[in-house]
Amino acid sequence: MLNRVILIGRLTKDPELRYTPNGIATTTFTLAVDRPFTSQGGERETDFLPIVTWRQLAETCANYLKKGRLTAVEGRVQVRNYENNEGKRVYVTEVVADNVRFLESNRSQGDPNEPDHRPRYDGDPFADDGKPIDIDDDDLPF
Amino acid sequence: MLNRVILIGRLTKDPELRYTPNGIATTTFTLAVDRPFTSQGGERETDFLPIVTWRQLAETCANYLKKGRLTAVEGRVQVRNYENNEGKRVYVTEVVADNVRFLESNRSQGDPNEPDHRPRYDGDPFADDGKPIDIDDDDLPF
Amino acid sequence: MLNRVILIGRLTKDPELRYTPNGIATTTFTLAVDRPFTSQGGERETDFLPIVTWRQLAETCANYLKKGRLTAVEGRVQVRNYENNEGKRVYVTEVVADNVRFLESNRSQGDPNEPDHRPRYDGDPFADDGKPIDIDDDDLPF
Amino acid sequence: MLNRVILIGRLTKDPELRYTPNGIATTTFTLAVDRPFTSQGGERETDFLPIVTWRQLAETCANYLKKGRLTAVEGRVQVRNYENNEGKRVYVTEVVADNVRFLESNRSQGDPNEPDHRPRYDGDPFADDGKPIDIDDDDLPF
DNA sequence: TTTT
DNA sequence: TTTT
Repeated sequence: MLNRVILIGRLTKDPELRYTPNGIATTTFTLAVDRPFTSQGGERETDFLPIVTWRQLAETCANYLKKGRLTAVEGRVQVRNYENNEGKRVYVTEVVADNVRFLESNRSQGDPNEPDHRPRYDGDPFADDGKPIDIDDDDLPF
Repeated sequence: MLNRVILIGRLTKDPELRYTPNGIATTTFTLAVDRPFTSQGGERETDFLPIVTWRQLAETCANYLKKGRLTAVEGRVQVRNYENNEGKRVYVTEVVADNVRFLESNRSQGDPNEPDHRPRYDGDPFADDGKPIDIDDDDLPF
Repeated sequence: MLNRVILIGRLTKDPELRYTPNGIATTTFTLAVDRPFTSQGGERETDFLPIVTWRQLAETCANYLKKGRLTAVEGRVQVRNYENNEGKRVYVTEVVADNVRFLESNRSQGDPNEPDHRPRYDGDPFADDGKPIDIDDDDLPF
Repeated sequence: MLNRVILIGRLTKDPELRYTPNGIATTTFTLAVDRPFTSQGGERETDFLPIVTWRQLAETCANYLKKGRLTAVEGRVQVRNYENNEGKRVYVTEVVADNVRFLESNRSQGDPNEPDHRPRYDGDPFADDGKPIDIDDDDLPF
């Protein structure tokens, strides 16, 4: 009915850009999000959250995100499941981003938050120019 | 750094209340969240998201939530991991709620959104009266 | 850079549908959002928040929302300003919704959260089919 | 019922720290939040949103925020009203923050997102150590 | 398997 | 000016 996540954290690695069999761009990366520090001794705790982006936004993320960069991600939590090669059903939880803000950009490369470079707000990341399309789980490149 | 989720959906079952070895209440349930309908034929798609609540909020959820009830949940996405009995590391993603709104309450039982019944806003669900405590993964009742 | 609001509350009145000079639909209403009850004696406190919707979403809201209905609104906070008839600059804060969920629908009228009736996710409410357009403040019907 | 805002933007000025008659710290500042760029020619549009913080969080904000700093704010939208000196009722919309993240900190001053410096998550900003108190509108220092 |  |  309603499903919205907002995260701020840092990339654990450079993002990975792939294409589905039908040529749709998709970029994935992991965001390290530190939990609020709980005074007590103890080490800092961190959640490592897998992020998926599609299409235009995927291209921009692939171009402008780098390992370590502070990044804001807006999207929805999704639980995908597939059968693995041992015939067991595996459940994967990930954040499908529809908005990504580059909080530490490399000015010398142009500002990714500016026009042309700016991630188009995709609305439904599964929709193309308003015409929703099907991304079949078998089409996924990962 | 920042980690916030807001969900609206329906309980797939009655919630389950348990206690940690040190007596802290925790209630878990699954929220079925329909994805926005993508016109095309196709069946309605739904994400099934595991929710965890603690303490006072856990008690209230156990008392007032029932299978099928429309419910709003606010919290953070957490990735917990543990070693299973085959010595394999298992990753579990769940939403730790710090605010739950009962959108369909049973008026005859009192309004859970009202004082006394109302879920106290717990801030950090791992903190007790401001004094943060450690919830050890081995302490978890699930 | 990032601006997201999520509200759940009740309409104080029936929504109002108007059209801009260039024929774009816009529906406005006020959402009464109760603050969390602060035990102490005292009366319940409530924020009354003006909501604006555009285009397809405006039409759906006008058709399905009614005074008193429990409703979820997702959007951004906007500060608009104009010169009033005494030549004084007036600042208006409102929530521009891009997603509205009908939490109490009138089943006999069809489910507004279902296809055809469902509020299209508009992305940028000022964008038309991906082609962003200008809504001039002078064009506003209110 | 539910009221949550998340903003990322920059301070238009240094923050202002004041105290209520009963000695409670409150810091206010304005956050400039750029709207997503709408390709067309046109100038960049920006919302200027007034932010209010209380207590411990107010002290931390006063110490660590400076004009121009990129900052994330989490809280709720509030509409306050008072009678001005001409006996007219004035409505003020502001964001009451309960979480502030310093996205550009001055490392040489210590990291405000770290323990001791870190803004305690206040839960209800009107509650003191769990004991909710009344902040009377007449008590406000602004 | 992880970031500052 | 307000909703349950």
